[in-house]
Amino acid sequence: MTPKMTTSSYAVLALLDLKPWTGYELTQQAQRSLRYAWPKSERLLYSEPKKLVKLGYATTHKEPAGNRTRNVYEITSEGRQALRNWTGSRTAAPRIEIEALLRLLFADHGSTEDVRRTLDELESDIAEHHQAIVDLMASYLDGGHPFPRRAHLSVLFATFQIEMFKTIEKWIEFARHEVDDWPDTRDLGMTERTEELTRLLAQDRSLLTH
Amino acid sequence: MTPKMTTSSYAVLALLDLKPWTGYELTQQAQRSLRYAWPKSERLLYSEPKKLVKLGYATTHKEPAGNRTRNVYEITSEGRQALRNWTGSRTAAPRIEIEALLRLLFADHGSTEDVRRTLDELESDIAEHHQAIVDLMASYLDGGHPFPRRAHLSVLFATFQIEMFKTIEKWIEFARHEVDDWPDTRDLGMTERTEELTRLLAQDRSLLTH
DNA sequence: TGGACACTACTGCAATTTGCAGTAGTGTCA
DNA sequence: TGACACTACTGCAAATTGCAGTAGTGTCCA
Repeated sequence: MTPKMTTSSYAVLALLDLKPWTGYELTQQAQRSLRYAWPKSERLLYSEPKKLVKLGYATTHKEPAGNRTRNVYEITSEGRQALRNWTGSRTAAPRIEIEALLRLLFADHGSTEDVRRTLDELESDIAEHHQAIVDLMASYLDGGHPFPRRAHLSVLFATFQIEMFKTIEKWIEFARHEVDDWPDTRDLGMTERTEELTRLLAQDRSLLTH
Repeated sequence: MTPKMTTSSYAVLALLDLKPWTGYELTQQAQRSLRYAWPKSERLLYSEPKKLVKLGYATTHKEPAGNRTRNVYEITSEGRQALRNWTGSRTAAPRIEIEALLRLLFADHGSTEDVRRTLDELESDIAEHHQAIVDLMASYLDGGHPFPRRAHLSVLFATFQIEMFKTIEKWIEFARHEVDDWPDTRDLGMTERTEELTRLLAQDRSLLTH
């Protein structure tokens, strides 16, 4: 049985198209650069290139590195062909997992203090990612883009992340102000304020613009 | 071995705290209301309540429905206690999977036409979700909120979704305009435009505001 | 100079989660 | 009355994660 190409397989294959990498480099690079679009575990990222070799889309050889060896992977022309055919399939819908939102939705089992803590945790997770992307862009200006021919793609990609993070940060501020007006997390019900917000949302109006 | 409570288990338990549901209702409800914060497969959502029963957090009984039976689940007081203790653990970082972005990042294997198609697909996925949330808010105004005591939480949650979708839609427009200026997907390199955008991003400036 | 500790460079295995097929009853429209 | 969508699940294989384990390397500090 030949293995099946998943989206993750194509992600790794696309990285291999840039240059040959060792398994370790591949996991590091994939986690750094793809984390916000296609987050995958280190374990999987180690397995994918092996699958590519089985499919004939990559070759592998051991390279000495001191007293041990590293696996180096390189794309084949069949691999490049497979990449070109990737566009054939329909793009999967976005999938967004935010535990903080889930906790917020069921915040009536805890205190307003719990809600504020959840918002703080979300904020610090987002801040970390946000800063990482801004720093990355800054490093491109100083040190140059690692693959300058692909700079136009990286920039479009980074724009998405930055705008996303800014929106989430603005929402966190908004949520904090709302929670400040709650006497408790429970049984607040359909207050005038809630009804007003519902009305605005039903009209598809933005609530974050001041 | 007692099973382990995952975030998904708490999500289902929180739903059970609202009212008793059948397994089928639970999967439908969870997929409808939690899809954008905690998307889980129907299969898993059928398994979770069984786990809750094993843990003593829910009870189950079969209810006749014509010529077949349905499993009805109900939360126990131990279940309610477990929910209150949920806040003890750290909230996991957001995890955002957008295949369209991955394809965009490696768009140099295809044509600008492929990029535009990917953007169209993303746009239609987002539009569908966006519309669903706006409609839901509108239905709350007409038909009333199914759990009015929790309306303040739903509204905060919905605000997040709407702002997120609006941001993505704006970015799609932005990306389309950028792609219009590309002669090809490949080897565009560090043009003046790309450098300008990189500079703005490194300063953490928004590129979507006109 | 040697011990702690972080980083490189992976593999194995159990547990979680998904996807998909299959089974079977129900409601509705033509 | 047959097709087809919806209700209401279960079983199983495959994808993915998490974690522990193994082992060499580099660096800092005492």
